[in-house]
Amino acid sequence: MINITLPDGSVRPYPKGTSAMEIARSISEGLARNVLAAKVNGEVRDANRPIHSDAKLQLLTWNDKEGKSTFWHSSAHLMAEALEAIYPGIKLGIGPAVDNGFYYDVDPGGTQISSDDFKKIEDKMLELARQGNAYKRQEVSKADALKYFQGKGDEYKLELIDELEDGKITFYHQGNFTDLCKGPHIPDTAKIKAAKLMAVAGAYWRGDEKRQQLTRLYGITFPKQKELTEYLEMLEEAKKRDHRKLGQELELFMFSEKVGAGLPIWLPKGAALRSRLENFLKQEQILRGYTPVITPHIGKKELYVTSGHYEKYGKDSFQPIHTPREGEEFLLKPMNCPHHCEIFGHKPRSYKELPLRIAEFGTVYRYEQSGELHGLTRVRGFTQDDAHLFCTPDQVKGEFLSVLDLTRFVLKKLGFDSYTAQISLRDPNDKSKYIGSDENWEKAERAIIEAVAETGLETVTVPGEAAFYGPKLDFMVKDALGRSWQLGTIQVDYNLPDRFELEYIGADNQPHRPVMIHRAPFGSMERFIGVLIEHCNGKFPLWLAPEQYTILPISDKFNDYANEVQKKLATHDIRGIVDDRSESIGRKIRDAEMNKIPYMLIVGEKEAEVGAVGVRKQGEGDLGAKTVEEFVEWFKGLL
RNA sequence: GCCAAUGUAGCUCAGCUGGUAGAGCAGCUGAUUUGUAAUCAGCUGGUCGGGGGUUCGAAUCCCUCCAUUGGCUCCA
Repeated sequence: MINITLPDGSVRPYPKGTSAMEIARSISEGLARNVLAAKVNGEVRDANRPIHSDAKLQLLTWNDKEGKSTFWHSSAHLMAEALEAIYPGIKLGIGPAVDNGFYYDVDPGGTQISSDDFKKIEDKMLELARQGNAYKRQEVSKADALKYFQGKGDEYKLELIDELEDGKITFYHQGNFTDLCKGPHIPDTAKIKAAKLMAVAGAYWRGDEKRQQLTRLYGITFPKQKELTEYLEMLEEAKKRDHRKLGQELELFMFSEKVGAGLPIWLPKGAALRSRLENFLKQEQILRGYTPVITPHIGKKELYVTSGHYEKYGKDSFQPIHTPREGEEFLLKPMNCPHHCEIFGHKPRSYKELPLRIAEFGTVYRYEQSGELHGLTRVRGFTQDDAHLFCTPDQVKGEFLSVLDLTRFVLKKLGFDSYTAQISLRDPNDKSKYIGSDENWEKAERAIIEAVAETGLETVTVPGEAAFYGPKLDFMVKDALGRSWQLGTIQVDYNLPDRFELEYIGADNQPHRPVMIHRAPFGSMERFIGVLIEHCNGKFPLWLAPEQYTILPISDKFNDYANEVQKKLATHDIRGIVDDRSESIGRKIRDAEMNKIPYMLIVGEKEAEVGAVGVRKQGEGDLGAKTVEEFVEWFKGLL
């Protein structure tokens, strides 16, 4: 007998070799029906695999993250089976579960798969699912595995098997389908009741753009049709929050083919929003000891040769600007740091000046690949809320911590409470992508890791995500559709000070090299606002809203009174306009609601007589009348 | 940059297998003067993304460029 410990702590004896599914059945038939996989001593496995020794067991269902991912991984196999049925000879790459469903990378040979084909693939999947075929695990030798896929002529699988260790290779079968797979899988295909292909895309084999491009098919499945319907509805809702759509509807920003792709143009309301955000941070930075500076949008090519940007990005950037003077070349600045290094170096510096914190909302230009452009979140011209802190080595930790505090303060103020803090380190396998000595890198990485550890901030560490001159702490936030974007960033840099030969005179009267911290709490105004729009669904915090209210006169007769009220509010720094169109009040309300104006102030005979406004809150409705004075008082309390 | 798709009036979209464009909203004009999510009527508005080609004839078919969308790769 073996002892099985369940999540509630209870221990039950079972015969040796009992499967998780059998255990589930012994608890309840209903539970067994819902079991998708099992976590045995922390390892996710097929529910029907026998358990041979004492174990901690957790039965996984649709409600568990691992249950879902097992379900989707099995669905990827089901899709592959359907694809083999429809496209004989199709070759298969890999087919994992992802956050929202699964994909399979396939090579359909000469034929093309487009979204027009989705329906028939979905139908085939459901047809196969209804057969209720069991997912069967089989251990195979490397030789047999190779033989099987040689017979199929699938070079992708052969490459994968080639890298596997003999004795640790498993196949999974369901119906007529066999795949190289370490599993685990759900018990059988009948659990898959709803299937939808979401997208088709090109994807490089093994993520390498120099290799074959496969066709990636994204899909999602559910144990109930209703859940698929709900999921699709949720996606529709999310699309309504898309900042590109809201930006157009609310007239925040635009793009113009004539101006150029990826070059956002801020319309009056967007500009108002943005400058309010900028002022908020500028003010905060003054309190925290930053000094504003201003630098030009271009700089001589030599500046970027010195910084290393030219070598790293020169050929993929906007190309140099030439002048009437032979050989003279300027670059649009891709970063502000080289200019700021020049500011540090323009006069002898004393240790007494450090830390020197210079800040600039600096607009930079990067020639992003055309396929990368995306609304405001990936653009070719954008403004960083940039600052560079030059400090002594023993000030690094303190400065880093204060920047971290500022960044978290900013995110909190804007209502971002779910973000991922990512420590982005150098790729240990390819140091050629980076400048500077190992020693400098180690110091910089250690500084970040230690400082972060001190704050207890929860982080994930990702090697290979560092900037070419230094490691970073990045703040990642998701957009409405779940895509992750880097907003704020803090970077510790021992390398640029070297390249610019920056020095300060220490207390010992000797020259020393400063350490530089690059930081941008918003990241870029464009991306931050893009994500902010989605985050608040266009309903900005009152202090940021381009228009905080609109006054809606019941009829033209009350326009004069409305204008009076507007003037009074303006003297209290409460901003808004009068909707003096000859429209019905219903119409004016509707338009203001659609424009997501936080407050509608309705004025008619009743209000004009007593100096009041009827207050209506966007999305909520009538709040009743207040005198203008009462409204001002009340409104200020909301800020 | 790569794969796939899309591009028709300011916006959202219709226009079947080729026979030289249509709706709603917006805009303009007029009427209406409205009490909490669209008042009514009339009118204007498009070299069908740009260029090239096939054809008697192209929004529709082909090529190419541009832009956009979803991924991949990239992201200082």
